[in-house]
Amino acid sequence: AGRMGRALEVVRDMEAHGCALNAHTFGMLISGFARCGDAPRALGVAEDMRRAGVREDAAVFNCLLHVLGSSGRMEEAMATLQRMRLAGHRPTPHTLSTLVTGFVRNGALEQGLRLMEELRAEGCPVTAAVFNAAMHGLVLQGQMERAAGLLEDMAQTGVAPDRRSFTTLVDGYARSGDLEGAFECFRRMQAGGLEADAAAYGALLKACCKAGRMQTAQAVLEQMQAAGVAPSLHAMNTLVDGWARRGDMWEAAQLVQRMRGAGPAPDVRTYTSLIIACGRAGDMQRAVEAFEEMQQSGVAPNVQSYTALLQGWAWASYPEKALQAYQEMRAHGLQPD
RNA sequence: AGCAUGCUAG
Repeated sequence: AGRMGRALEVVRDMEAHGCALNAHTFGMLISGFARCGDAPRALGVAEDMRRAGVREDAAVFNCLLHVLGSSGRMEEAMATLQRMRLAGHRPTPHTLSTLVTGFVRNGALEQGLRLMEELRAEGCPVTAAVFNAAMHGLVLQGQMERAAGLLEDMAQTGVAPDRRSFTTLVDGYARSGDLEGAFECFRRMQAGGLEADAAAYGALLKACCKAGRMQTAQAVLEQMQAAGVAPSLHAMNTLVDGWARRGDMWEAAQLVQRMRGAGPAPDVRTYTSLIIACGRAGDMQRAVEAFEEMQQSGVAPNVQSYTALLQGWAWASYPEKALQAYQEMRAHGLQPD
């Protein structure tokens, strides 16, 4: 994020020394801004590029599609796809997965799926990533049958599913509370010779937590470590939150202690889940301790953590304490959403 | 490869 300014300096330096900027260079800048969520500047760089008389290549077009899709501008994205074709570039798998994801994020999954079929029919190469984007969209809609159908489709068309394909589906089963389905899918991934990474384990942990099977979740954590996969912050947060939702403040606190000792270091989400756990257990004393521990370890509270504290107090029938938490939040310049 | 797809809190 903070490095984009430096990147721009380097590019200005290049220009000053008479280096011609090419599509490659502009592409790096555009995707850099895109990743910071700075669409206006990403598009600004694209404009500079055109003014400099540099032609967009396929990767630059794909970056533009990403920027447009991330800012809800799918009509412009489709117009850009047309421009891309007119410039003589066939859509690539990056193009397609980017557009499908754009449609998914903008609540137009079916349009994305239609586009995928159209481009497939015209011979656009389709990779696992394209299917993954589509499966993710279906998973978000709870359409597991169709998502699983796409996995079959991959097999039939000779596209090998990758780890993300399976992780996406495991997450889908997790969301639908289907622990059996999640495990079966996870094992299918392993049977296919794909090694689970932290995200794959994370999705499986989510399935356990969602199903309320916390002992199973702990066992999965141990399997993950035995397999040499370092528990990610993501995965640990899933577990802490799983205990929190069960109202088991003690187990949640235990995990957080372990994280403080052996890592990964707890972050604001970890502590927020712990605060919720304490609140649900009716122990506001511990909730406040958790909140203070967070601050003492240099983790800045955000709106979510204050809200968790506030709700705990409200739930415990201490409106004046809730109000105090609210005022403290405002004093820190945070606005409730 | 300068570009795309998966798991976490109120």
